[in-house]
Amino acid sequence: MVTEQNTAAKERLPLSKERVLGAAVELADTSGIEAVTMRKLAAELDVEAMSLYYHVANKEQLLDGMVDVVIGEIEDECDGFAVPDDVDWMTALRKRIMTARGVMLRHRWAPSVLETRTNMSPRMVRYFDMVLGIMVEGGFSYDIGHHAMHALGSRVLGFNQELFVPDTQGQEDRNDEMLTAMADQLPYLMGMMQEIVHEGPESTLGWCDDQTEFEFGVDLMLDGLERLRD
Amino acid sequence: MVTEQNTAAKERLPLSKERVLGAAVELADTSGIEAVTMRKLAAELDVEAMSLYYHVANKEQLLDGMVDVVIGEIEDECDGFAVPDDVDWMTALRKRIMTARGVMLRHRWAPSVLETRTNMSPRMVRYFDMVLGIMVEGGFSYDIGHHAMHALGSRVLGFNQELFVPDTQGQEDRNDEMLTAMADQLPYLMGMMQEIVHEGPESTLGWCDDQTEFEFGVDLMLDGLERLRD
DNA sequence: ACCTGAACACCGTTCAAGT
DNA sequence: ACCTGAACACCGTTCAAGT
Repeated sequence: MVTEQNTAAKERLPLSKERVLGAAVELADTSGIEAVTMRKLAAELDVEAMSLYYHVANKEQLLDGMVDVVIGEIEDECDGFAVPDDVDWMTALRKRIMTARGVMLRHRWAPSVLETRTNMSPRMVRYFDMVLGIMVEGGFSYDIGHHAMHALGSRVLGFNQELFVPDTQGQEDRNDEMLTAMADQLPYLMGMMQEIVHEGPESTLGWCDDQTEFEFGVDLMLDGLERLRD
Repeated sequence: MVTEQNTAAKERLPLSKERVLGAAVELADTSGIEAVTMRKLAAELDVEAMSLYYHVANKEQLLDGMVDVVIGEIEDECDGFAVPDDVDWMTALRKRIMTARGVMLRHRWAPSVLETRTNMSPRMVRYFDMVLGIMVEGGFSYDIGHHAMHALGSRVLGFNQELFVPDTQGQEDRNDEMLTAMADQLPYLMGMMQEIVHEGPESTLGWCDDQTEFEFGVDLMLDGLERLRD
């Protein structure tokens, strides 16, 4: 069973669209999306930047492919995009959403890239078809189902583009400084902080638990939709 | 009353942070955010690119300033960020949200830039303080008010980052092509299109009325929140 | 069929220098 | 105090050329 691939091991297995996309996803995961330039990605693959253009038309298409890889992971974890018929619509949809969220948390760059796409991949369209299917089979009219998908927005894909998530500690500190300086002009935010913060010296935004807030928003929508069913 | 400024008219009134930001907003409005480069912005102001760095530290700070200008417009149209005491919380909040939306529609680049900010301006913090204030004075606990702001997300600022808004007709056509090719794999989307589309030969995504969808989502959240009050 | 070298047009930004 | 010229490091991308 000693195959050519085994002996050749490291020796330049040829590039392919799949390898390019896989390397791009990995690079984004480990070094952030801003590290995904054609040059750096090529270097990661031990190849010249221009070689990539043989496998992807341009950078936009590279990004398209990267999000498709992510959607593929969701499909895998859902065991395909079939509409389940053994549970009520809300549990079914909630489960898909949380599965998608798990995948997005592994690829923190994906939400922002997704939002810049102008066309969806076939795989993604099938995801949306499934979501709509869950609702329609659950008793919703096409009309409400349609509104519902717009209302859920990015939440059906497991993320909620939070405004102002400070990624650096420096930013958080500067925000804290500003808040205390403006304290008298911010009566309600100050009141909220005093009432809610109690578990020690966490930073201003530290007490927002992502998962809790996400689920609160999803449930608010799902409960609201339930009341519009039939 | 013929002042020096009048006579000098066009003649190189000196740059200032305000002029730089104003020109940047105008450039983004008319030519899109991708046209806002330091070089092109400078050209618009009849100046060299490097002169801009005397008034803004770098491009990030320029973008910060641009969104602050937009928030300033919201503040103007709201007649300040005071918490009204003459109407119920829902009408008050809904009114602010729709005002913000009107401003965002004039500056279509603003949502995407807003989402990339890592720190908020004082003016923006005051906007959020007002939103929270409306809810707290309306009978919400700080805890629910806090969840509510996360749940509303970008909607409090009048926009809803729609996934996949195709901006070019070419993209829409390509999407249509793909949809018809995949028709058998998309039973629910096809069913929806047949039931909903009836007003002529509009494109696949043409029947989504932005304003209707936005209001549906806002009302779904506000109604849901009302049931959590007290 | 697959990869590359050299080059182009365009970024943001620094720094020393001009008035 | 305000503006600039020249330069640097970095992009995405084209095109003709190599194997």
